[in-house]
Amino acid sequence: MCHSQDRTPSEVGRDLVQWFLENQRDLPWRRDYSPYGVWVSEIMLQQTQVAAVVPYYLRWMKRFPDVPSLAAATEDEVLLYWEGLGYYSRARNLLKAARLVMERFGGRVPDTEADLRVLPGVGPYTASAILSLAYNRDVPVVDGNVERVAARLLDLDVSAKSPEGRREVLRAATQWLVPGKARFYNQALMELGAVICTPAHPKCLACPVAARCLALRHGTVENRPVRSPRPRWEELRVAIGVLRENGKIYIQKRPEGGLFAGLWEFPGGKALEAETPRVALVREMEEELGVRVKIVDKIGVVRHAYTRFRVTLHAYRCVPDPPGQIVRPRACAAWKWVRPSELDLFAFPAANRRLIQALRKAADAGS
DNA sequence: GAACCGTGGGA
DNA sequence: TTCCCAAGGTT
Repeated sequence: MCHSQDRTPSEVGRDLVQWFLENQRDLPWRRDYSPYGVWVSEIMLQQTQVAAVVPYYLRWMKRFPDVPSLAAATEDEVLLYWEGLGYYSRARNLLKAARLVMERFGGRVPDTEADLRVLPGVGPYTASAILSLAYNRDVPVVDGNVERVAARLLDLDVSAKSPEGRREVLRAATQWLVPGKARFYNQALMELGAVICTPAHPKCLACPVAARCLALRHGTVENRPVRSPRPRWEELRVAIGVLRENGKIYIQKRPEGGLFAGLWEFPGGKALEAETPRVALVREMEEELGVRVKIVDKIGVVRHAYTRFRVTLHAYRCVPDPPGQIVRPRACAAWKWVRPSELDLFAFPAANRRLIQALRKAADAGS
């Protein structure tokens, strides 16, 4: 049942290509399919929806229009342009890869699987996407959309992530591929998944290949692809401090590797069980900075959801007490005292950025 | 193989 | 509010 008996594979591909050419969304990276533009868009689109990417892509291409301009940039500026998109290692890897392309490939984005895979941040999907979308090579791509579309067309009764499921999806995507049209075929499969064959409430009435969809025929569309149970989130309380002295605010840079690597943040940390956020903040400032602080007032509470955590961020204004203490930060890549207006020059995690907005709003209202 | 790495939008 | 998860890669 999970092995398709469909012996008219190219018809699926041709129908998809025709549907795509008539119905595709007008997206900036579909303008000229330049290898660099395709590359940047594919990195931005990893685990990220089209609507979120478009404004970032336009701003990025204006500032870093080609490989040399990106390679010459600093990591801090690159992260600033990525701020808010998430998964920040993508930006750091893109910069490293651009420099590698300059050194090893003379500034030209590679056009072979092996060379592409040398670039940090380019895995199996992205390499195939660049080969097919930019160079129109006859290679299939398998992303979340393709997995879902294929799982439904085939009525796949095992997880698309399982070894068997992967094989079936890749086999189908390869079989349906229209030779010479990989650029449009691959995008058609993904576009269909994004617009028609959506995870919930798929629009089967508008689907160009509904007639060949085994899941639709069997009434199993809502159960395809088969999902594996997802792990639970962890609830976290975090205290965060905007430490101010002589009109400047203390910020620190996150170390290489791990969460928010290379981004700047306000100091603070997790509140222990049965510890109030205020007590936690005073403790963390002592531990992290070696500074005794006095809390002036509470700025507010920010709720934020990460993939594995739900965080309630308690933010406080505070000052060194007594004044004039020497700051000795531990476990951060760098630190700085900056004027409030300079906060826009550094990349912060989204929750920190929201805190900065709240700070500005309060300052405007106060004066 | 499994854990880790963000965010915002929609239902 | 709460839950889902989207054009994946790295370790």
